[in-house]
Amino acid sequence: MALSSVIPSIARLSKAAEQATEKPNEVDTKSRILDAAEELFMEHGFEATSLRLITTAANVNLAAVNYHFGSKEELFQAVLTRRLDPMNQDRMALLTAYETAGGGAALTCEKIISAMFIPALKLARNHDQGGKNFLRLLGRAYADPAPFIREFLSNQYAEMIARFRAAFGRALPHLEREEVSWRLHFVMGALSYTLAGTDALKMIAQFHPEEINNDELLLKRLAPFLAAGLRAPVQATDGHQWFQEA
Amino acid sequence: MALSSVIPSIARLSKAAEQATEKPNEVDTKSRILDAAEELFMEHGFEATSLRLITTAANVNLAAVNYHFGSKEELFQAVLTRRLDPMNQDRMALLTAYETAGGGAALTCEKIISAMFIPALKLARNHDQGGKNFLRLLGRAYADPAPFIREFLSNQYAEMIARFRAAFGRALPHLEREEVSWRLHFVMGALSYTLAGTDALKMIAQFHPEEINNDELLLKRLAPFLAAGLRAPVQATDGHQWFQEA
DNA sequence: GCTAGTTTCAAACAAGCGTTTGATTGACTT
DNA sequence: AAGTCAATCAAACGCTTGTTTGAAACTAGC
Repeated sequence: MALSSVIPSIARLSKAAEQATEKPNEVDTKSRILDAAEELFMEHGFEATSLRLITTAANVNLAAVNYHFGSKEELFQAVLTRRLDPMNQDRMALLTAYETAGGGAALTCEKIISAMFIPALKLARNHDQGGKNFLRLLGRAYADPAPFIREFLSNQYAEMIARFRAAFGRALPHLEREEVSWRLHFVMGALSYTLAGTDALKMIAQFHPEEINNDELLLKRLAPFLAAGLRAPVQATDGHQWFQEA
Repeated sequence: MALSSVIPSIARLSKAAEQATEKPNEVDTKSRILDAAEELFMEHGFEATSLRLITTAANVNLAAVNYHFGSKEELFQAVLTRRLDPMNQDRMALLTAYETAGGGAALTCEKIISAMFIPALKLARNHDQGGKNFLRLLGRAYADPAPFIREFLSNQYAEMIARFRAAFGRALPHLEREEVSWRLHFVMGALSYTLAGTDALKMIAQFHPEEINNDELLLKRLAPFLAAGLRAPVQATDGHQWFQEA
């Protein structure tokens, strides 16, 4: 399956030029596949979602996936790229905007966190139906050890992570670089777990069944928690201070 | 597949009595299956791991899984239960020990966190080879939306979560119950993401390639972060204070 | 209105899946 | 020594998987 993906059909190559003339009035096959795949991948995961399930839901022929995307793996990457790429672009643009607005002064942790999360929220809200589904799909992909997924995400995130690590480093000058990396890692963990898990949605439904626009509510809980964690005093390097007695 | 699982073979039922007379000198078929399944489920996930792969790695017959466990799903649950049940038991016992040692006084957040994490670390260290693999498997299971996994984990964790939520509530009396639930949720998120992801291992290898016993290092980074987050001041309920401008 | 090229389609492909079967083994009881 | 029963085994079951094929349908350009 991996071999065929690097040898796309001749039709696919010559079709690329034609692709520029889109027809926005009617949703084309490629988009219908992406929409259906996004929802089903989110619901069942990559392995458990069959192409027959996707193509049936999208009302397209089974062969359309391999024709338009080359393989199931490439379809999965296309599903992620479609929304992930603009989101990370937004994140970096927002961070830059904050930095220039501040006139060179170091940003607060809350400000940096908001630059990470606001584009994610915008994504979750704007798109008619795929939004929050996509974030859950993304959270799942984080935890997936499949090599092609990890490599893809690593490439997709590298630039953004580097930018935000530098920003956090400037906001927390008393922390060494390694500590900053760790705390950024924990931030990403709490975020992806919260966005991916079904538990967060259940909790919202439990406490605020009337809330529709619950993403802000979620962020309002999460941001102070993370900002306080980022500003925590560092632990001494050598002593087993508080978890020694088991 | 789900039907056959509730109708185990007659052999399996009558075998239960015989099971008491174990043979610890040689690893039996059931344990070999569990060990191989744990490692392969961790590496490829539930769906992508075939029974043929497991039974080949365990050097047992293909039919042995269905004979001893009933189905692939029941095998997965058995893999989780084998280590998860004792770990959660340990967590609650440790929390009780801390509480009685403190003589009724409210515990600190660090103390409660340590009661959650020390059993996890013990699990990662003690078992010869399966330890850290299992924690990664567990982290994956957290993010899996498969109903049988979510239901299983929910039941497995319900008692422990309730105990720790109560403990955190006592440690943070100024927080309302809902806020405590959220922050416990974030704590679990950062933990499971850190334990499950390959990134944490990569970071340890990058900064401390000589470290073998790297679990303490990880906890020493994570615990101050989480404790500070738990103690963070609450956000005002109504105002969009810091993330309004996008 | 024919032709060239893109897209769709039904059908089939080989391979792998979880599970079941029925025979065989081997250790124990009576 | 015969009988019992848990355990193992090779083989097959029916089914689904991702992918490929070649013809049909469609959409332009000349």
